[in-house]
Amino acid sequence: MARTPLATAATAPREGGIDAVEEFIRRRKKATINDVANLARVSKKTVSRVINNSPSVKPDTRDQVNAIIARIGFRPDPQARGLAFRRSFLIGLIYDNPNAQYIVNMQTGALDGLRGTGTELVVHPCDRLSETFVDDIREFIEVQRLAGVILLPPIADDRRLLDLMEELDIPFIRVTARPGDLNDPPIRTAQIVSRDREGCAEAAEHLVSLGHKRIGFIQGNLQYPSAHERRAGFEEGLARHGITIPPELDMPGDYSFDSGYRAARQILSAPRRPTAIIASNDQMAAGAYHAAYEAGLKIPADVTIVGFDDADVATRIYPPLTTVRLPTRDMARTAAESLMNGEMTDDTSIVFQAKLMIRGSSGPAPKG
Amino acid sequence: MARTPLATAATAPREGGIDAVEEFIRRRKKATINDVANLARVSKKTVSRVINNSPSVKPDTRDQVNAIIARIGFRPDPQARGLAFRRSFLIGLIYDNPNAQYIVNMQTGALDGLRGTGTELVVHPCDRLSETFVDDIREFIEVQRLAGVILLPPIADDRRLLDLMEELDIPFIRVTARPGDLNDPPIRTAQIVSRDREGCAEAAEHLVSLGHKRIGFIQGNLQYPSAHERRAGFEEGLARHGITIPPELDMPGDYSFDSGYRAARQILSAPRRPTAIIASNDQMAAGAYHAAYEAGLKIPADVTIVGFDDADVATRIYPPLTTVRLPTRDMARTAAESLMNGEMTDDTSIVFQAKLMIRGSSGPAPKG
DNA sequence: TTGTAGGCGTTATCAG
DNA sequence: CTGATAACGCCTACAA
Repeated sequence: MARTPLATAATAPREGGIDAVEEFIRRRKKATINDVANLARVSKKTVSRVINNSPSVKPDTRDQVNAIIARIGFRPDPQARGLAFRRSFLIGLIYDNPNAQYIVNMQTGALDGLRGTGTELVVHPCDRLSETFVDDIREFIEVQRLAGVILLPPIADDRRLLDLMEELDIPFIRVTARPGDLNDPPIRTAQIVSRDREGCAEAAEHLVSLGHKRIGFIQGNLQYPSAHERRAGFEEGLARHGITIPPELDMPGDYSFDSGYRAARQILSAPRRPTAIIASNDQMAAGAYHAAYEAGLKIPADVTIVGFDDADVATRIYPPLTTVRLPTRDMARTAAESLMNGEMTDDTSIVFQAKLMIRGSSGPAPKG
Repeated sequence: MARTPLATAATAPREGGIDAVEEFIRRRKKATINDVANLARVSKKTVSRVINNSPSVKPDTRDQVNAIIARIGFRPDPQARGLAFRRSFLIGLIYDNPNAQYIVNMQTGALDGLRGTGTELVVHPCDRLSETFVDDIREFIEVQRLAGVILLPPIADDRRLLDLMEELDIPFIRVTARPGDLNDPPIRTAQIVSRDREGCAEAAEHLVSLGHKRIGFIQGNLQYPSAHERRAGFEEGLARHGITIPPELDMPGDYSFDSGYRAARQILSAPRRPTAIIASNDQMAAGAYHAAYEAGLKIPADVTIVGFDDADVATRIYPPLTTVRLPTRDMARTAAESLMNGEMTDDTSIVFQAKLMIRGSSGPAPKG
């Protein structure tokens, strides 16, 4: 069965050879696997094997097929492949998060990780308070036959979704601030974990090192695991130096600008005003700025403010905000990559460090 | 051929009837068009007709088929449909825009417009300066066989892309600040147009009404059509009252925070300081805030600042920024809807008004 | 108005 | 290592 594959003159109904290839290119039609097979004088199954990197293809054959593929610019149709594979080449990015900057970073990172894989990213915002929350997502995943899913906080910690993923038996990865082993019952899934807690502890120690002793605190939305982690981190950092947050300076918040503004107003009107305020995210820190300015206070001369996220606003407000940065884009890229590699198991847990960004909003505690 | 479709006992190889339906549901298998056909005792073609709203189906038949579809929860597979239709059920959102808030708004709006259509949104950021810019997008569209494309500014005005769309003969819609009829040569495509110009004129008149006569200007990135539109608008508004921008207060910028900061520093250190600064977007306005604060100036007591976009930062910086709002989300929703309706032609041009948001950063011009 | 045969572009099965 | 044949789930063309 020796053949001279790129020679002319085909006896079989198949065409092939250089002439045929050139002729095909001239036609400028979208190539299919059949075209490749005919031109390379092999069966479509062999071409398929080459596409899918099947080991059982003779190197020679593989090279010849690849040559034709490159020459005529063949790209397999994801829809047809998907139909045969019973799954699409789409990854779903599912989130219920109002932070635009965060979402775009995550998207960009995920796309970084998907580049070159032939898999596309489908965005899917949702509403965890909706009655149809779980059903909507189920339909999305089932109908689209997603290849995988990335779950962002806070819904990445939603039991209902985790159960759904299990039921649907779909590859997925969670992005969360809560280490799985702290859960009750423990959640065991592939996850991208950020060390919010350690970052916050560092920020707290930064304040202490500046001489702050009386510190106000604005809590995040307690429905987000991150809010608990961050609080724990701040408290740990302070506790190392024997400092605790006075109850009258400990305010609830929900991660929104407004809640930060209201909380800071309260804090700043306390009988003994603190020299610093910790906000559990940058939005609330921005709200605290407004409250401070309205009260005629200077930042950081009169009051130091720190936030968390290193969101866009952190460097837009004046003075630039001291905050804690999470490598969101890297986290998302890693999430997408591990999803693609299929190298994640139930206890794959990749951890990312947070980083303290010291800027103009934090200064020495005023005397007195 | 009269049948009692929901009765028991099928003579043909086909099964059907209530029992069969219940039996099927019990199996909890993903339904296909074949299942529906068997259960409804019609051919798959008839089911297909029902799915695609073909008029040539007897109402009775349609109802019966729909009943089965609802009962067993059949949802057609987009991949199979796509393969047969030779196009996917995906819309591409293509952009090269660093403004996270803007992108998320557009996405959300587009998804609003896509809801219920069975079409998903695939995000596709790109780099218009890359060598492979056009080819990348071509491949994206061709390989995915997109059902349509939404082009955001500034690439919505890129000739190369418009030519590509024409070549690929794909439904698309542009979002732009530049009315098509102002182009040279005129671009004739379906488009969503925002009236940046009128909004800016209104903002300019607002400044004049506050008594400002000496006004600094920070220009946007001239590669964006919007930068030209906005400048023209501001100038028009001022010109109506005989005011022009002094050349020494007319600064270049590129829509970035830093460029706004630099420009404002220059403007504020001019021999005769202006009483107001117009920035072509909010990012640059935020930069101007920093410059003003560093110079020890108060906003708006010493200097009034206005921006454009009503971005997130506008209400985060202190004091809240007077700016011009574009209904981005609505624009995107409309874009997606018209793409779906197929009701857009080369001269469909839907126009959205901008709206002046007066906030704390603009006040009366100081005396003297 | 409805059904039959065949195809969309790819992979699975199983034989060689 | 390779190939013929039959899926995958839906739609088009044509026929009835």
